[in-house]
Amino acid sequence: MREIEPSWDFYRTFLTVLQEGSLSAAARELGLTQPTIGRHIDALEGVIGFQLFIRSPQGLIPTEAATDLKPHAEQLASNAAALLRAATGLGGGVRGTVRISASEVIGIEVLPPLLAALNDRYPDLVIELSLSDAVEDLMRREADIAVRMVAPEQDALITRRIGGIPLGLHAHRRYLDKHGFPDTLEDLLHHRTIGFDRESAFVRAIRKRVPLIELMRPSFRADSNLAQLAAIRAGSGIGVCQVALARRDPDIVRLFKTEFELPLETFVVMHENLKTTPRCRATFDALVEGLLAYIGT
Amino acid sequence: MREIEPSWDFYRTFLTVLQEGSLSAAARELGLTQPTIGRHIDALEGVIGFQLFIRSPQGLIPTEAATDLKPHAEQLASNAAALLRAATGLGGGVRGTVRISASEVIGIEVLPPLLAALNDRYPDLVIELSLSDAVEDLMRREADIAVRMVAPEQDALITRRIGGIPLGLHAHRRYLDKHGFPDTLEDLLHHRTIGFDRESAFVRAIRKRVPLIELMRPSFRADSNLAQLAAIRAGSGIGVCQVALARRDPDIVRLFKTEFELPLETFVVMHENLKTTPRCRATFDALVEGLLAYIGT
DNA sequence: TCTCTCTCATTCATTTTTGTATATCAGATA
DNA sequence: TATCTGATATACAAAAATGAATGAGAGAGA
Repeated sequence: MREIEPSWDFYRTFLTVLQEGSLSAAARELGLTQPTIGRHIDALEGVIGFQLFIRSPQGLIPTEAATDLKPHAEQLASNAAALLRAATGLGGGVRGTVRISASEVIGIEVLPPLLAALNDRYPDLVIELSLSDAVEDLMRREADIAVRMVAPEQDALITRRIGGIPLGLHAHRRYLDKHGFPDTLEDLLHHRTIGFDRESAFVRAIRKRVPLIELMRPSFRADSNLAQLAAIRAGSGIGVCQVALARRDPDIVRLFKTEFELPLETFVVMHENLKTTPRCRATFDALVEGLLAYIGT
Repeated sequence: MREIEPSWDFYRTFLTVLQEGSLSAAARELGLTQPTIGRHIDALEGVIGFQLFIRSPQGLIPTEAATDLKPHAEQLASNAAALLRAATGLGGGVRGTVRISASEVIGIEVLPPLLAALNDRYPDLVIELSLSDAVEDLMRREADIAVRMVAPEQDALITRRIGGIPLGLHAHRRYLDKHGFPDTLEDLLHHRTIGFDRESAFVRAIRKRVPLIELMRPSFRADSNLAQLAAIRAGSGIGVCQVALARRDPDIVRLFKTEFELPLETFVVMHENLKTTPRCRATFDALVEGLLAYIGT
């Protein structure tokens, strides 16, 4: 007895409906029509024997079954996208699409010039940049190359250690003019500081290094390092950011240069299977080279 | 501009052709016909702009492009299978299919009674057992649950340490009657021994523990632990196997009980997403319980 | 050499899938 | 209340994919 396997296209339709919330919206997204999408869902429900959505005049409400299957469908979509990227880059030469995952700060402040230079050099190279502080999983093919702040553990990944990007305490001159210069680290307790919203591995690392941080009550909180950087630039208070970025603005002052410096270990990581792919290889090398130069400054 | 994405079914067809080696064979496998399969491949080649196969009267010979894309397609198939497994097990209760990955020895000698009992208890549970000494990747959804001899490193996996399965040196009485009893470990150098064909992490671990092994020239080599066990049972010589398995046969004698004992660390591992799925939960618990009992004997 | 069997390619009828048009329902807004 | 906009469901026609049949080439074996 052979089970009849549903068309893989049904999975794509299913995921799109889940993402868009209605048959009509999914139809627009996929370039199909609403009746077709409806039939796909009907067929899929028929095969798996469960209702996936509750139809309503407002759209389709996913059942528990649908939410259970969602992560699988998402991974399927990631893989399909990765396959297509691999396909477009076939045939020698640096061409096709490469998808890079990086943190927001790195992606916004550091990578753009590097990637622009890369694009100048290889006009047929298309770069997708996925910014998130959540660690995107290279194993799941959500990206081809990642810039990471933690050493990856999987063996199937090839990793190049860049080194520590130095972080320092900074404030805008405008803030310091108004609130004074902290003379000692303890003075920070009476200053406006910029901190994290939630606990994270990165925050714990800072805490461990500088226990004083524990006592500080930040007057501005944001999980986004980018928002923190913006807050420093706007003169909201004293915060932690990359030394090299702060130096770009002559009005930003580094505080406690000797007492506080935290190196942020950085790695460029790529899936092993991609190392022979010209576009990935070129991008990987450019990122390594560019980030090394950035650290050197 | 929106790229036209090929049907995901084309990927399935592509992979099947790659696996089967011909359009006709793939058609039989998929329950379609040869012209259909041919059209799928034509369409896929059209979209990606590369020839995937060289047609010949003997079948289709994959081009480099095709072999480059193969791992992606395989992963896609794994994911689709995982989604389908998840779908069949929906709706509460222990039902549906669960896929277990284990080493050959564990899968053949240890798990069957456990799984039989599990199946007795849950008649609607279907178990797939994938035996390989290569570590199947749970992240790639090639299996739902794995019995492993190395601690996994990914955070997304939930792991239960079972403990060390004791390994010992054994020989069949028939062999010992013929070749005599080794009095010291050094005597092993003059005995027929059973060893590994290739180097592996496991072999290196043994070497480190018992450097003498280094000097031994096995007269029977096999990578398969199962084959080694069979060789011991057949009286081919002295080899390493699980103490508990050897004890089952009263004619197998354990040698150097005090001088040689190697605990084989064992873990049961499952993807975190599956922990709330009844069928996976029940299977996981049964494996943990059963293996703990096995170790206890 | 002939035949048998495997393969892929092509043609045409059939089946299936899809799209168009329309009906219906629910909510927001004038 | 009337209307407009979003949604799903359904009927029927159009388009597309599929299957059946056939042709042709390449080996294997008698």
